[in-house]
Amino acid sequence: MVDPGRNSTRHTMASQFLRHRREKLENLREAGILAYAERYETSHTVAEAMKLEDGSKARIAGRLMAVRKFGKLSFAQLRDRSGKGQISFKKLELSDQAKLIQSNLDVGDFIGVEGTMWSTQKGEKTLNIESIEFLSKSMMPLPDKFLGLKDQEAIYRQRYLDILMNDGVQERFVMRSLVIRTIRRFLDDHDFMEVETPILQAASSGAAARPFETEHHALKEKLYMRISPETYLKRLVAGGLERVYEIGKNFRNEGTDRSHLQEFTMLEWYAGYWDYRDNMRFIQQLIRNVLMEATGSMVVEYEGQKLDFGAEWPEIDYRQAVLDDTGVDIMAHEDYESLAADIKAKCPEIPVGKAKSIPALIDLLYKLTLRPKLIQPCFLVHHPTEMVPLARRNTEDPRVLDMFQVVVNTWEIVKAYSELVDPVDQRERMEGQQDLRDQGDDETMMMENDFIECMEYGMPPMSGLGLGIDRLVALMTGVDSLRDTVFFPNMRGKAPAQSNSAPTGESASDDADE
RNA sequence: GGGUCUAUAGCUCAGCCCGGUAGAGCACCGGACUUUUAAUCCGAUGGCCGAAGGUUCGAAUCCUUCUGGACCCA
Repeated sequence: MVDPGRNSTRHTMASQFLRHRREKLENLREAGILAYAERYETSHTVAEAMKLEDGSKARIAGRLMAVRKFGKLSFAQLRDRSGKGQISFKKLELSDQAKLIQSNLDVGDFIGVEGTMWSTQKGEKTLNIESIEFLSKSMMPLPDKFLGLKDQEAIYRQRYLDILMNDGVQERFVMRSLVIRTIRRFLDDHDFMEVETPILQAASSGAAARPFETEHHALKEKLYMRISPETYLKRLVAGGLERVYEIGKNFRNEGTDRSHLQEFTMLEWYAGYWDYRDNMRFIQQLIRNVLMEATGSMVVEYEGQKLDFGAEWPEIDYRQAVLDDTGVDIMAHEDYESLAADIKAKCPEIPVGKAKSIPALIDLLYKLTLRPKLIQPCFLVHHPTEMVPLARRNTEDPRVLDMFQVVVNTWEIVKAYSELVDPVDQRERMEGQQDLRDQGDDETMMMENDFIECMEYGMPPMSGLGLGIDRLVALMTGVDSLRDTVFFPNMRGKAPAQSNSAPTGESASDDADE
């Protein structure tokens, strides 16, 4: 849709910036200087250079973040991945070409510089420029250097500006990367093998959640984006790999709030011959290891609370804790109506009608009563059998599962259990899921005959575990929304109306993708 | 799905209650300045006030709808 009034916007500020910067580009071109260079060889990062003795030579490259001019002497700030550092231009010592480059520089441009370190009167290490190369031109002004970027929408949609301008953002994402790297190293050191399994699946299972649906055009088949890699990882254990893990995206088609992402990163592993008790010990070691490696402490401060991962993690029995908390014995009821009536009587504030099946009802009760009280790291154990169709029943009490969750700050960051490997039981439990779906529960697992067939060939006893990376990172970095732990959280609709005329001449026709 | 808040210059914000046609700081442009660091000083430029309708002589301001975003509730 072409706006006939578009031409009148030629005089907006944005185009004024563009005009000035195009002129500078032209000035550079006339002097035979490439505005977009091929490469630049550095001798140091900015941070390294700023530690050198006065008189040392250095070549550094980065983005110009601020300029302070004093006629014949100018200071500027250069930023690279290692940090920011000061450089100086002494006009009387510069070549004609260097002067020309300097006079056509804007904040936001990329340059490579070579010079000698010195210290200012205030003692700040500074690289005095002897030669300069223009590396890349910026056509739009950066956000306010002091106030940064505050607009929440811009922070998510233009994350590059957030990382560049706002304090602590780069550090937060570095922390995320470090957490993942530490996890990989820990698992690799314990003889686990990293694997990849399908994201596009014919049936959706492994968790209680609604999947995203998609379609394979050539095969004319409906496919689902995985909600969990669980059944595929178990097939690999059946194949003899015994210890496998995967770190990857899962997709769940649910509402967005501060503690849910539709697209989130999950760690899952499976270990043959382990049970859930083995996993309880192992995950505790792993999380403590990650905390020590990434933060140097086992205590995490989150919204004013100290969460102590170094202390003992108490074991909380699911049924008993809900009973103590609400007076409702979730296992004393045979049918939905009876349980619903009991909950209604004892906890009138629970919107019972929202849950359409027994497990959904139990889950709702737990989420609204017990879970908000679980702050310090703990193991929640022995969930009722109906809750997870893929978990092994407890041998002494088959009404509960050999299962645990790690709950911290009311967030379930880990879920794990001894796996069900009995194909007869597995088939019955998956059929049970179909019944729940018929009752209107849309967060159920689908029948996977391939998976049951695999189980019929035989699976060793095993235990698997899932850990929500985004939640762990949120706790460790003190952010209150999972959207702050991923670079590009899912946003609705088209890109914001930015500058009217894109400097590169790109059309608006590239907004169809997501 | 329901409620509250929000959208004004490239960025950060005022103006809105009580309608009279747009303001500041930073950035940008011109000038001065060899130790600055949110540099400073002087001067100039810059807005279809998220979109569409309505009320009015007149709308950034009041009303309706829509779109994006944030938070709370289910």
